[in-house]
Amino acid sequence: MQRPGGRSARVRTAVHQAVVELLQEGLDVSIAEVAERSGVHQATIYRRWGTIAGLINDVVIEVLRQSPVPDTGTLRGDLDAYAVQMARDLAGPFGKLFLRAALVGSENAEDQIYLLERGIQVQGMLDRHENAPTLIELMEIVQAPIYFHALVFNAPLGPEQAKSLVDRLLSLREP
Amino acid sequence: MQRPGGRSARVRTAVHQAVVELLQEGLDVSIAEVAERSGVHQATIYRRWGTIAGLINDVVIEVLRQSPVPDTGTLRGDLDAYAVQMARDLAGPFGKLFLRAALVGSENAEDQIYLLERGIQVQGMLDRHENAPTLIELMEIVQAPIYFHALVFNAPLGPEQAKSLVDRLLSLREP
DNA sequence: CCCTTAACGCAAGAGACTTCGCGTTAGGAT
DNA sequence: ATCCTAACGCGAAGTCTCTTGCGTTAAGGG
Repeated sequence: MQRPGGRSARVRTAVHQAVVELLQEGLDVSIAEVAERSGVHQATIYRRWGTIAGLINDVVIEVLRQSPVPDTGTLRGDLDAYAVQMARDLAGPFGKLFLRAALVGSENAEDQIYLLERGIQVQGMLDRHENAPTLIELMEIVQAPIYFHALVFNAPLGPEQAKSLVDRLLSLREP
Repeated sequence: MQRPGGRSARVRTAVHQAVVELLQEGLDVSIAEVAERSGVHQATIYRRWGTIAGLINDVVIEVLRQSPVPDTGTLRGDLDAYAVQMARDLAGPFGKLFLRAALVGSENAEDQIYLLERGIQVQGMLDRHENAPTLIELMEIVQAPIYFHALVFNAPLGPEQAKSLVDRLLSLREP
């Protein structure tokens, strides 16, 4: 029998908050430090999350869940908002953590669920419009370059550059 | 005065080989284990590479350096070979290590040099042809999706899929 | 309200990681 | 051939990471 409420929930939020603080301050996240800040005992963190990677992954997914899919009314507006928000996320204090999470999460069955949920949401966004690109096209032509710039060049894209990727995507559908 | 030859070189290759073996066997690479297999003392590894991440990064760059840029005679042939080889590399036993190296390397000045060298080589490949795409276009339209599939979907592309990305790239130059 | 037990706190301890000093080996310049 | 010293081997010691057993707290069902 699981007990998600009450004390467990408080522990969870306290630990999450400590992780977010450390990330925003640019410090490296160790279990010892998280335990110190959150007031939660180290052994508890080890038992619930196992490793630092697992903990960070949990936090990142939590953050991403609170980032809704755009709904502006037009296809171009949705795509622009989606691209710009993604570029901004990668430029933020979390930045590479998203990439790291993807790296870890792709090996983890439980975290794959998040990717699936997100994929369904984005597909829903595309389904609201006529003549929309496919989910794969969106990922390959818009999302992949945004990730790539942040990963390899260590320089996230600005809003205008992100929108130019949307231009390229749409130009393939309307030759 | 540096001494790259003789014993130092033997130590280096012995350590590298041990790392490659561990990676191919799917075991996790610890400095203790590498020292065991290579017959090199732990302290030596710590002194030369500092951390496991640094060591793995060094090995990965070494491997990548031995992967020359294609030269088939035609633009399409070069691009196809480049894309297919990259997809194959990501599907191999190293796979995610390349991604991890990119993640670590982009924070490390010394490793940036490799990326720069590689960029120059690829630019040279493009310069051999008329009406070639830019380096940025190649990276955004071909390389980024290949990385993205391996990273997020945990499923590297096959040769045909890699070539279709080249199709997309060339179709943008010849509408 | 009571009972079961999931989840936590605590502390001890095993084990891994990392550093350091010192003696030895051998690269490479003279 | 000789010398200087970079690089390595060795072992000890310190630090950090992670696990484990046990007692305590409180979530949630009856």
